[in-house]
Formats: sequence, structure tokens, C-alpha cells
Amino acid sequence: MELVQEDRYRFRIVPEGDMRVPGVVFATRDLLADAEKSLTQVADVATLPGIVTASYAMPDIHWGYGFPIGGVAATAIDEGGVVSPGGVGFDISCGVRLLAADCARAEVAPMLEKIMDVLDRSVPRGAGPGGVWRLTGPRQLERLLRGGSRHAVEEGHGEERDLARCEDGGAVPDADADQVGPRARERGLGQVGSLGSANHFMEVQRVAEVYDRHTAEVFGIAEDQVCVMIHCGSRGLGHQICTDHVRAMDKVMARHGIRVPDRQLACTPVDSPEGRAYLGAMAAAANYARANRQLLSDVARRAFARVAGRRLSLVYDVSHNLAKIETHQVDGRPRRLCVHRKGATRAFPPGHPDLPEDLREVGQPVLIPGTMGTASYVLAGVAGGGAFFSTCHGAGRRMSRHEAARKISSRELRNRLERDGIAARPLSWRGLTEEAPEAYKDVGEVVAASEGAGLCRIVARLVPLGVVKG
DNA sequence: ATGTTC
Repeated sequence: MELVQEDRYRFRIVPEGDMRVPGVVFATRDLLADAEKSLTQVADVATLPGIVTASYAMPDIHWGYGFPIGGVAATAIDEGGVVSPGGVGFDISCGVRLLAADCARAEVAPMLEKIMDVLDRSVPRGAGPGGVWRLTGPRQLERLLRGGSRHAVEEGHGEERDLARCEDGGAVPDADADQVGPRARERGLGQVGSLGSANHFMEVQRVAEVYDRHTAEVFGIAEDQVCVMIHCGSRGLGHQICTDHVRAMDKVMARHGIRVPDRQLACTPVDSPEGRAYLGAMAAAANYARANRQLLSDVARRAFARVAGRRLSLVYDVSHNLAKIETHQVDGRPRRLCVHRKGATRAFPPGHPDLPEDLREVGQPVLIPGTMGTASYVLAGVAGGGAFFSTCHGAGRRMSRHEAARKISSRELRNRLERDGIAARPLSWRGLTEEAPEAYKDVGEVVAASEGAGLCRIVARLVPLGVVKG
């Protein structure tokens, strides 16, 4: 593979073989060294029918199912462009939500342990069933799959204003519950309003540093303010939908005349029965994930109100695993594209018509979850954003789960978190070692490279005060 | 990520 460095933060994979477009990787030399193996996946994605401009990778790229995590690929819908479940990933619409409390750290510090105890008791998490809602049946599930956060708010779990601060107003249009199979429904029924496990979390954070005061003010955050960050997705429902539709596409791909270098890239044209079926099911899973984050926000709000008498306002809710139909200029004309973002966050620039009016001047908020001992970031979209207005999504693993569990002692980690004043409420301390900071890349390097590559700008850094994990 | 290997 021929990799050409184009500037400090941009590398190009020269097209060869069946590649229809080049690969473009935004990274530093250091970050790239960790990602070398996944560049094959960037090149494989470049062979997909209808792909335009380039197969992109963000600075936090790492190995994924078919597509790399940190990958962005857009296909031209009217030119046979495909949609691929592997380009979204198993955790459909996994994403991040940030809420800002109406107070600074000092005002909450005396109540922090108590708040964490309440969250510990009231946030359903871990593998398997459990959630703040137990659905009455398929009708209610269908309403939730269509309505997302909006449905949760309509049921009394949130404020109308929340929806203005959610990507897509809280619900992806065109969700098709009929394309959600029986197994996905069954798994989904019992997990509404739950965190899940692995790198998902709910954190109480403090704004440690503001880099752009004006933008931070528009977003509703200020230095030393207390925030709550929620990182979770569509649980077993999204996972099952991905599994079901990969299988369905794998079966019919040849009939559509499509050959891919890796079966995990199973895809069909967006404009085909299987493509439409997947996109309908994917939208339903996206709405499930958003309702999930809305309900967990409600849990956090109740804890803050009860223990500290404080309110939480939604800053933003954004997904980092989704395919979307968007219109972008390609080769000088507007084209209807299916933009796959997998481990990549949409980052609309200032002035974009899809942003709520009060945010339009500064650009879309982008929320980057870090690791529990380090930091998380708030970024903003920028004009020119080189990959269909997308940027990074997180730190990315450096050690495998197995390696982390073997190398890191749970007692040592527990002491370290205590020493650093981070009130941790894990389901198991042993499981927490897999999520230790040293098991991840430095999220600061990732956001610096993303900003350097012209994908976004850094607005604020947040550090954890307490963490709830599966 | 995931009833963590149908």
C-alpha cells in the first residue's frame, strides 16, 4: 500500500486494485503508527459501489467489523451507491449527551458522594436486560422506535427544549419498525433506559478549561461548571438489527452484481429493497438509542434535583455511529449521499441550516467522551470540514480488554481513582480495569489532531468527578 | 458494542 503524507495531519492512500477513490487518513505520525493494520480496511471501503471523493479515517481510527472504527464513507444514492450495516457498526446510534448543571463544582462537592450513590442505585447498567422502563408491549415499542427522544419527552421524561438540542430534533425520520425483526424487538423490550457495559458511562464532570469562551457560552457551559455526560447506544436491539441485516445483504449481494473484498462489508444499493429495509431498521434503532439517552438524562436530573436541588440543561446529544442521507457538493454539484459515520461524529459548520437557530452562529457541538481518569472534550464544527462535515469520536483502545485486565490491578486502580478524587460506582471493580485510562489512547492527542486537520475546533475540556459504569 | 462464540 502506498501512503503519501500530504501535510502534517493528512495522509493519502493511493488507489490501487479495485479502489474507486483514494483513502484519506487524518492523523499524526504517532497516531498512525497505532492504526497501521486498519488502513487495509480504509482501502477496502474505497472499493464500495458509488463511493465518492474518498474513504476517510479520523485520527482515532482502529480496527472494526468490515469498516474501521473512525471511518467516514459517502456513496452517491442516484448512481448505485450502497449502504452497508458494517459502515454504521453494531451499536447503532451509539452517542453522547452532555447536560450542564446550574452550578459550579464547589456548590456540588459536599453532595457529590450522595449524588453518586443515588445514580449508583438508579442507573440500570451491565450486560443483559434491565432498564428504567418496562414496556407494556409491542405498541409502545413501536412508538418509541418512531419517536426517539421525542417519545420519551411526550411521556413526561424531559423538556420540550431538550429536543431542540438533539441531533435531528430527537428522532430520525423514516424509522420502519416493520424492518425490526422479532429477536431485536424482544431484546429491545427489556433494555429501554439502560447504559450497557464496556466503554459506556454516565459521568459527573467539571469544565476544567474553556478554549473558546464565546462558543462555550452559546453552548451553555462555563469554566468550573458541573456537567453530566452520558455515553450509550441501542443495546441488544441495535446489535440484533445489525446482525440480521448483514446476513440479509450477504445473501443477495451477488444478485445486485456487487462483490466486496471482505464479507463484513456486506451491502446493497441504498435504492434497493434490502437497502431501504436496513435504513428503516437502522433509523428505528437510532431512535431507541436517543430515547435511551433521554431517559437516562431524566434519571440524572432526578438525582441532582433530589440531592442538590440543581437543574440540568441539555447542551447537545449527538450520535457517532450512523448512516444519513445528506446532500453535499461533490465535483461542483449537489449530490444526494448516504454518509456512513462509524466512530465518527457529524460536525456541521457555522451557518448550517439544520442547526437550531441559537447554535447556528458557532457551529454544531461535538461531544467526545474520554476515559474515566482523564478528560472529555466539547468541540465545534467548522467551515470546510474535510470529510462531509465529520470529526473524531473518542480516544480509541490501545490495549485489548484481555491485556488490560491482565496488566492492571483493580485495587491499584481503585486507589488511584480515590486519590484523584473521582467517585467511581462500577458494577464490578474487576471489570473496571478493562476501562482504565492506560488501556486507551490519549484523547487530547486525538482532538488536537482533529483540530489540526481542520475537522473541528476545541471548545472546552471536561474532567470527571464521578463515574457510573457497567 | 453484544443475553461478551448460533
